[in-house]
Amino acid sequence: MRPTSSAETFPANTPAASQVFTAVLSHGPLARLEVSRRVGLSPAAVTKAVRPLIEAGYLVEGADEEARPALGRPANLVRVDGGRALFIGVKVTGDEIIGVLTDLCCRVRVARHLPLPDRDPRTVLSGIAELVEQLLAETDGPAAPVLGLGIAVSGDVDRGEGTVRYSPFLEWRDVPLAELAAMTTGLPVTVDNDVRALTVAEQWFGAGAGLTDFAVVTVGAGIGCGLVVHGRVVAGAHGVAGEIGHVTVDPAGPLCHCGNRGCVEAIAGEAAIVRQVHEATGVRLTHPGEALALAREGVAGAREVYARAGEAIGRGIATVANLLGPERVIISGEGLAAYDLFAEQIRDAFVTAAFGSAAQCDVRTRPLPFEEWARGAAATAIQSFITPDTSR
Amino acid sequence: MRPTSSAETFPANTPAASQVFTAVLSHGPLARLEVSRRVGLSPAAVTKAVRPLIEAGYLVEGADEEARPALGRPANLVRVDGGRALFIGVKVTGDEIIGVLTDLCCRVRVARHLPLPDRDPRTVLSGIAELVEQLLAETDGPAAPVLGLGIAVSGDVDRGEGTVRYSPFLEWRDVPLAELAAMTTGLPVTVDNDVRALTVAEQWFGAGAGLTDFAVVTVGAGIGCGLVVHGRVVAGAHGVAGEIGHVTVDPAGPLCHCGNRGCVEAIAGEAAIVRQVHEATGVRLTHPGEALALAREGVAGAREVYARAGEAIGRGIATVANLLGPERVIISGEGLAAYDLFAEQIRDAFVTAAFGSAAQCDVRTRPLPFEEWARGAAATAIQSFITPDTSR
DNA sequence: GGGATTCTTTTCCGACGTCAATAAAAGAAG
DNA sequence: CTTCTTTTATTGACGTCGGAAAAGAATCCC
Repeated sequence: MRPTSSAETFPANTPAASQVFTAVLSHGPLARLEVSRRVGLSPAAVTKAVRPLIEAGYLVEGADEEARPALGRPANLVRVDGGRALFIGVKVTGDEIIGVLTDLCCRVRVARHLPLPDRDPRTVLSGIAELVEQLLAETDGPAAPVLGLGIAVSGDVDRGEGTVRYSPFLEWRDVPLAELAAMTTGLPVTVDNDVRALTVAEQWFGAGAGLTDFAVVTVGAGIGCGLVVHGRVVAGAHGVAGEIGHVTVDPAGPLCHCGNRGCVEAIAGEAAIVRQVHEATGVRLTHPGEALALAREGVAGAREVYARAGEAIGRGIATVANLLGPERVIISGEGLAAYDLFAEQIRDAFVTAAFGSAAQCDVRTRPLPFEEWARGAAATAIQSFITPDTSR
Repeated sequence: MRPTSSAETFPANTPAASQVFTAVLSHGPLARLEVSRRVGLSPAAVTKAVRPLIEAGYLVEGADEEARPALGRPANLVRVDGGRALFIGVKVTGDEIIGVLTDLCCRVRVARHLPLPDRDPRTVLSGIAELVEQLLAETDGPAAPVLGLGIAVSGDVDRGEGTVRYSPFLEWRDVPLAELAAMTTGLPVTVDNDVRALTVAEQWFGAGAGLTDFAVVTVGAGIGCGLVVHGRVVAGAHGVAGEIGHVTVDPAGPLCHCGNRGCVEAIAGEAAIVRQVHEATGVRLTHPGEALALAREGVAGAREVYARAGEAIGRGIATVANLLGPERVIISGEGLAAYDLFAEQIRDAFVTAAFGSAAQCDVRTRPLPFEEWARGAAATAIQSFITPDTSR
């Protein structure tokens, strides 16, 4: 399967180079002096760090439009040449694999689906290989090589080892996915938890850029949460972290599949909403979209279900804010399709349950295209390429 | 007030020196090679970092008892000379100031109380000055100078600035406490939130030594929580963090002073327990200890109050574990006096509400002598002395 | 064409940490 | 008793990285 030869690596593996590059990556075209201010290096150090990056083609000088300052020598802006390198991100779900081809700036170029007949690791692996093959065919040529493959899987994933320790959804245990995928594709592979991958994408390329403490809350089939504290994504000592979906918001609430009562997910998860709408309206629902349709039509029982879901999510976010005091919480996920139905309740519940100035936390939403999860996987690959270690 | 002259500083302000010293401080006598393994430096670097520290007297060679390995050259253990320097820690509560004199290893030598007639910053400041004066009098002489003063205050404290931004308990706003105390005492002053200070003490000298991710939960008048993530104490973007006391565990629960319902603190805080025991038994209680006494006597209503309190605390801890996945949770605080009355409930509620392997988190208790809060303050002073910046 | 101002680069230098070699301190083996 | 093995500690050469200061560059304003 395609020799893929070289294994091109990032020049200058010094922390300073990574910092400088990351700053330029996250904050668009920047003057060297501005970079120096941001990362706390001397201007001279920035000049020296930038040079090899320009020589290698990762950075280029000159921006499209330079907003001239009134005084002094105009800045010589530096930006990342997105087209210099490509990455592939893959998200494995229960019934399909989604893959994207992105550039170095994590902009999606091509997105592809592949249905998944079963969840056997071999099946998934060959599916990934096929998807990667398809995406590689979309490449421009050797000028923009594909430098990494990121794979996002739900569950307990050890990114350092590149193994899936336990994924209830896929029914996997201790699958050395990175190693296997590297063998079949010949690419450097990064494997991470799906929510953390999405969080990395937000941290580097999204609404978390420049923040050291924020949270990403995903609303969909499950309710997940990625946390960035002290500038680093929280992984958890035992493979569990960010389980906002299983924060209890009502000990008398509905039973959750985790065995507990009144988890956020048992109230606001997709399955829970469908079940509750059915109970409230008596309508038989065969598809999640139908619950949403009922609420949109104004059926009171359905609307109330969404309202309660919003309240649960708002409380969950308040819990995160009370414990960690993030600067921002970014709500995302497929569930945002129903955002208008519970936006108010999320906000109200958050403000009520947030303690003191935790309520100042900036809670915002971010629409999530279907390929966003795969893009998160690509972001982890880009991160691995630039900074070999997991740390900042 | 006592010139205090010199302002002795830590030699070698390089990160490596701090890391080496901290490792020796937290993990008793260590061989240089062992230090090198722990902090990831080369043996040569450790040798070079240790030398100036020995010359300055902070480290000494040779331990009391060296467990000889069977083979090879025996290690030349290095440990901190606790007596080389002293620190003062002060905790300001509503009605008194507690001060301790500790050595460099944060071992308490002397502890003193001082009643506080009112909460005016001037009164508190002169109280601190008096307490510091008393503790300075216990000093051995110039061989063991007092090198720092740590002050712990509840509320929103900016450690970097050394200001109390807002303390509801003291009714303070924007008091530049570090600056003021430095002027009156002539010592380098560190000001921090009380729970965070306690957490620093655990991180460096207690059950959190060597861990990068853990939590300290304090049970007492309030329910607080200090979090260490990625090896650093979480401060929160808006001055709020670790507010486990205001995590909602029962939306139908009793009203909390924060305006919300069913907070952990509204169920398990001291005032809440007293109120609930009164409601359950009808006995008029004039002192918190009486509630405990009733429960100890086996009065069913009182016991149930404690049981519910334990359940609330256990749920709160589970929430922390679900979100952050700490390696360990350390329960401490005056409320532990009643630990036998709710230990089981804490454990049960934790195990039930913890999601998946989050239940593997090591939850343990740690008795907390009354001067422990002040010791935490001293720990922050020691930390500031060794590492000028707040980071690791 | 001078300042004035701001951004960038150059040059020098010191600090720090690794590498590789060496020394040191034991017990084990013969 | 000598030599080998094993482990720990130290030394000094070397390279790298980042900072300080000064010079250079590019623009606007006067």
